[in-house]
Amino acid sequence: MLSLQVIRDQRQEVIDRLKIRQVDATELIAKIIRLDDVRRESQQQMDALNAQGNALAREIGALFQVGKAGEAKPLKEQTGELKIRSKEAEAAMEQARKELEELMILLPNLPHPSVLTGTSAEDNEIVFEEGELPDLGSAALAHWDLGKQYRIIDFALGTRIAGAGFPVYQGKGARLQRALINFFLDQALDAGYSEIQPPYLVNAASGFGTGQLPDKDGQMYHIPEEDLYLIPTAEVPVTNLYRDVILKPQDLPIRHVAYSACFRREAGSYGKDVRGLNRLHQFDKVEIVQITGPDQSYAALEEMREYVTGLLRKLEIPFRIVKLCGGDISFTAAMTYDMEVYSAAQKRWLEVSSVSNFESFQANRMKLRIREETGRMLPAHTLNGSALALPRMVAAILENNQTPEGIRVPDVLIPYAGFDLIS
RNA sequence: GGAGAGAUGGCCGAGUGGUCGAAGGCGCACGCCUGGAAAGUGUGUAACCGCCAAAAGUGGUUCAUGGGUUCGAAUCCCAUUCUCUCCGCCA
Repeated sequence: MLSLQVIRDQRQEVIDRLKIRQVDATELIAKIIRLDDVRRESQQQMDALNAQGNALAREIGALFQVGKAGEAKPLKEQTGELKIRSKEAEAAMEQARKELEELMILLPNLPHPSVLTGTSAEDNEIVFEEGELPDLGSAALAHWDLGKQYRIIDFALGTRIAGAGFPVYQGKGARLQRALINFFLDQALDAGYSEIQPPYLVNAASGFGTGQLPDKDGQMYHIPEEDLYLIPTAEVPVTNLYRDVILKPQDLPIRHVAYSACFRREAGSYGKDVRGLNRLHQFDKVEIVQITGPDQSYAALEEMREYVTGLLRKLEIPFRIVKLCGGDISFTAAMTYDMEVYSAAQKRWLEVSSVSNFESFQANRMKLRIREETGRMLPAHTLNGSALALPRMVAAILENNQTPEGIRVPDVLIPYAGFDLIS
């Protein structure tokens, strides 16, 4: 969430920046400031009453010490009244604080000034494109057909065991998955990321910290008995490693990589978007996460974008980079690049990575801060990106690399897979 | 799952009703000492929310969390969460 201080001090700037998202927050912000005023007023009342009460308690204590308990009686009577009024002020303060909190979490992150105003994916900006789009001719099979033909992905079997959206990878399909995971992890290690194996279930506080809760409540699987959520991405547990943490400048930047399975309910998805591997309830992903100081986060974002670009090049799949417009950027992000690969049989671009800078939006929710040498507290900035999500990458590899002899494994994966052809 | 013990500052640990945001130690910061370092030594060292233009200062809150008793709670009572030990079960 945004900090109250920023909202108060740079009110017009905040309103203007939210217009990039086509959000008019004028009224909401006015309400927020009004509630904050109420909260402060109530607190001042409560503080003054408590101060009086504390002073009286000290006097009474002093009287008891010198054995003049009798003289304490009239003082005691005064404290009752103070206590009641203090409770009232506290209740008013809590009420205002609660309402304030409810409004604060309605405000999305401020888009970076360079983000284009827009309403939907139509307005996104293609900032980079590389690779020849293969023309496979009409005989080309989509990955779901290839998966069946070579017996490497069985969707029907997954449906029987769990349901739609839970494919079973078999034989070389399973080994290709493992090869990709290990390749991605090794690449990240080489680039200076340290590896984390996170829990796959998280509590509500973690879900709130990274912004999945309460806004995207319905997108996560929830286990009511324990009140835990299955992670939709390793971003959630890995970023929350630093919830309620105060970092020192020398700790920065923090760079982590984590493989995890990811679980998403994907309620409301349908049609060609969910065909085959395009959208699943469970999938594998390697995620990179960075925590930086406020002045370094955009340099880190570009570095992460470059890093993911390098992965796509090594896998030899045509790709493009899309900078999301204000209308398409997520609630929590200030700037996002989507990385899309071209899946030649489906003839469509598939998003395999989303690299975002959240600035201090998540950090404010998580109470993640940096204490400078001078003692001053700064908000930390958090970033993350897929590096990469497997299923659509697998779809593109299968489709683009199909030959009459079989599916050619990209060179960089051969040492990991242990074979060079799926036939 | 059953029985018991516990939760205090960055860490260890004292504290069973007032003068306690909290002894002592470690760590850390700055100084002294030193040719330099170690040792020694001195001082300082929580967060959050207010007031103040800001600094200084100052009010309030916080000893797992939430409630209660009391003029006054780290300390007493209740609930919850978590940790540890033993037993059971188990990859």
